[in-house]
Amino acid sequence: MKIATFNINGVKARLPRLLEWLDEFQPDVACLQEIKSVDENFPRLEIEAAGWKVETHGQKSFNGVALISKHEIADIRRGLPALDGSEETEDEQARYIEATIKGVRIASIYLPNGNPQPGPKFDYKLAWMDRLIKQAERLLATEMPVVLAGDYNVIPEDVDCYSPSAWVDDALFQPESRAKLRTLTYLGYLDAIRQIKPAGPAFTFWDYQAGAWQKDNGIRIDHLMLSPQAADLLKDAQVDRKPRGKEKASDHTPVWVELDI
DNA sequence: ATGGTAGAAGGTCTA
Repeated sequence: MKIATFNINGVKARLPRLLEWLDEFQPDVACLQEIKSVDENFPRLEIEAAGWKVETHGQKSFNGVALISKHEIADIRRGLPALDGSEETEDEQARYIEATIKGVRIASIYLPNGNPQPGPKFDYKLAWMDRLIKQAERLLATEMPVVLAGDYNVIPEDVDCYSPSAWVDDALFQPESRAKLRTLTYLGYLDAIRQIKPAGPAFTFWDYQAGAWQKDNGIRIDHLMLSPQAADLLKDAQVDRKPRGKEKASDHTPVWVELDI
């Protein structure tokens, strides 16, 4: 079973690239971020016509996540619960969708960027991470295989960016952001790419500006975090750099895991 | 230090 995460940076602008990648890679599940579309305007019919099932959680202009699968998508949650597990503080920003596909609980996550920091956007990022951590704990208690996939907007280690000194003031690189990501690890979640490739760069994002792709000035911010039950099934995990090199590419490229299911 | 690019909009905002 192949599960991929792909920040597509606008589903309408990226539709030809998305359909092409789905057809070539044939994921069992694709977790999309930054669809930048309300649900009604998502190109659902075009994707369904290619044989896929689609579930979206969108908003106008910004953010937005989706799940695409060849299999049934069941028990869908849209949005993270509040810290206490209640639905009281429903997020006005569409950044989380979670569902069960072939017995695996899978979330597509678009974690807040948090820039500029310090400031209210950074505070929102950290508070959002606290809510994600609580939900990750709840999911562990189900003892299902869980895959938390998405654009975390966190650079885990210095090796995960081309130039640490260029990122020291950025929200993606702050010790607080990194510490909260490590909390998922302490809970028992496994960073799939680092399990398969313990050392060296594995960039997933290259800015459109300043020839970042051509110079390989990338960062690793798209992650698949596996619960112990999912980690036990891990066969492979890779960054697929090919889509980033195409015309009209997203600034992110897909990352995937293969589970023995 | 600044500005460089892209997407959704059809304003700027976000990244």
